[in-house]
Amino acid sequence: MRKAPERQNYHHGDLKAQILLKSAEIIATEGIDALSIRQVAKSLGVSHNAPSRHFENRAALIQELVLDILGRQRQLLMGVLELNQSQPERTRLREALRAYLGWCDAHPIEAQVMHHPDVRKMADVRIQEAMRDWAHTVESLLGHGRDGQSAISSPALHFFSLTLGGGAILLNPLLRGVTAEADGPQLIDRLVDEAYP
Amino acid sequence: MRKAPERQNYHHGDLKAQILLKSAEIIATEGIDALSIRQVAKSLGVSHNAPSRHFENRAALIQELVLDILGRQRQLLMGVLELNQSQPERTRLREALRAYLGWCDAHPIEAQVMHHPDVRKMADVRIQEAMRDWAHTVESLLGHGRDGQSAISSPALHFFSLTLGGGAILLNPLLRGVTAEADGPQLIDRLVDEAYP
DNA sequence: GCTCAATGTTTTCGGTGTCAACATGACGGA
DNA sequence: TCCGTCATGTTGACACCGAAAACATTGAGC
Repeated sequence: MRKAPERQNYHHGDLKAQILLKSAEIIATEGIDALSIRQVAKSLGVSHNAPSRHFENRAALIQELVLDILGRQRQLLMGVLELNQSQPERTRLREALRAYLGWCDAHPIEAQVMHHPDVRKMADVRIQEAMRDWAHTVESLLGHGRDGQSAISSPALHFFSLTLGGGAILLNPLLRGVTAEADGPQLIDRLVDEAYP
Repeated sequence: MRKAPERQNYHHGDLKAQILLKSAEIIATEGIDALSIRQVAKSLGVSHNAPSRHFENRAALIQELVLDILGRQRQLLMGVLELNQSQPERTRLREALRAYLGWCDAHPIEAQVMHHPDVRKMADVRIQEAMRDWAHTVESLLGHGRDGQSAISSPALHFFSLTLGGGAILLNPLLRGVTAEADGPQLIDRLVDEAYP
């Protein structure tokens, strides 16, 4: 009664990982709106309801993807931090901004997933922690070790705004059109130069 | 055969406007994801397919709402521009930023609708023009009259990033949590003070 | 008065998420 | 070894949605 004859087990054994992989692939090629649990299931040769054993919701699935993206993004930031450790603060921030925007330009779809409405509503602790980690990494860029209090510093807040706003411009064709800047890297250069000259 | 006996006409006569109104209401109370054409139609006592005569798509409906929001937002910006015409540039930018963020804080849902994924993909000329108008208004804030060329100036780009990024922080509970700033206006103050001290 | 375009209705189709009931396989204790 | 239990996958059903086609009603202009 098996659909895929080459599958040796009734129990797939690896379904959760494969779902995540396939979901990322679909999102990357067709955008997040095209992601449907049923389609993922079908393309994995599995019944339409199998994923429900691993992800309660469509939102839960997206959440898992976001966690992964957040992790990799933070790793990127940490790399920049390490690389420019001996540089002055302005340079560190400049490079961090450039790195973030470069990442947005290189992985536009993943970047958009992070700001998807479904993600906004997710109150999952892990996501909140990931965000907080991200913020603390930025604080490190600024030389402030995290000082017990959880409130973020004003310079970090400023950096956040620039970063997120720049990303928004970069990722939104409508806004891109306004800047009349065809080339991503060119737009990034202008943003970075203006922010941290 | 009429559903609503108090409706005098077979032709509703005002359906398009009512759809827009009801849609805005639903979005404001339940969020944009809860907006479905069928629900709007039902709550207006009209067949589920009636709206299709006025809006080709769900996206087209949202687009119309966005156009309205964009218009009002630009009006707000123009007001600030007028009010602070004699002020120095820094003050003008400062107040514009404050106005935008204040608006986001006061109308979070409308602000979020503007950055909805469905909107991003819309290539409608009117939306692009509205965005461009918005940008030109910002240029006015900076004292640059629009100088023929359509490319935006770097300072305006910087202002855009700050604005959009600040809005993103303000509107995203996840990011808000990171700032540990419970109060909207307080967060706005910090952002504005740091950006244009 | 007739015709026609605009507008609303009904019906139908494919797609989606979610739930409940059931099947199968793995694993561990008696 | 056998049996029970749990995790995992399957099947079927339901309600909702957007979209399209065919049909009904209304009003306006000739």
